[in-house]
Amino acid sequence: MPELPEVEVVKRSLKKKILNLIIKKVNIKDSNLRYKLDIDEISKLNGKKIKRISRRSKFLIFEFEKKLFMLVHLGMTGKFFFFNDKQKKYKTSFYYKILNDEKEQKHDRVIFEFQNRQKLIYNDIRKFGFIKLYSQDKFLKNSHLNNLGPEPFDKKWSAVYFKRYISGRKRSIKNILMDQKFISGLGNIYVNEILFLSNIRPTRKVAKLKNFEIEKIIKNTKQILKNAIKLGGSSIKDFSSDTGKRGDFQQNFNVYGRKGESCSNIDCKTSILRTVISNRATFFCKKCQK
DNA sequence: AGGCATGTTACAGG
DNA sequence: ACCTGTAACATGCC
Repeated sequence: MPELPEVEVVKRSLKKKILNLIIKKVNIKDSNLRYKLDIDEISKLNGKKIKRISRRSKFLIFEFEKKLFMLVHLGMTGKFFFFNDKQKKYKTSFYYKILNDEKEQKHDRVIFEFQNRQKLIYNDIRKFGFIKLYSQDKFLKNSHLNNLGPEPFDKKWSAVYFKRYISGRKRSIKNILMDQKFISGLGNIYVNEILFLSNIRPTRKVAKLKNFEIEKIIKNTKQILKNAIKLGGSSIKDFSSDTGKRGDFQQNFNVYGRKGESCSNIDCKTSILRTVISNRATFFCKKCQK
């Protein structure tokens, strides 16, 4: 589910709700996330205040007092629920699937209780997500963040960087845009969308890209992500108490999931094709994407 | 019943 | 050592 824009919106929501709150205790309902959670390790959070919340690529970084860091990745289905002091539940407005409360609760994995009786729950159906704790020196050396390519909004994400990186490589443009070492934060959905807007077929080899196409990809990357954050930001702003519907900022895709539907470009009625690249569903218009 | 799912990474082979 | 592609992880839905 979550690519960079969704994680950014979750980060903003979390900041509004839990910054400066102090952990009372952490209740692990299921320690078998992507990496095994250690109860002694995580109880180091007890009594500590959350000083900062930030994002790098699709990772969330919580900084606690005493230079304790918590790194969270949502995997495919990770999400947070916030409960206020009257135990009213707030959700972020995008979900993998809408479940009833009972089914949903089954996937609550970790419960962070705060001293003011508020709560934060980490819920994850497929358990591809993880929560890891680090001291400051270990955090600075951790392999998750140290091997990431530039953020899409960073100046480093430029045509010069792009051309240098692809030189001598034989991969397809879709494959390389999915590679977090090349550009961090993109996932399958947004890569499909970026290539559609750039009129480039996902199978195209990077060596065959023209300069203007490289520029177009960079520009569209920034624009699509920015727009997605804006839509997410305006539809959530906060954790919403909305119980049912999916976040609408993940609804309006041009190609993703639209196999067999007609191309959304004006005057093009061509049927969207689906294929597989790098083990991932790939959608494109064979007329508009060359 | 079998295939599919928005992510990451360990591993194999070149 | 580098480069690339594949499959596995856990769970639920269609």
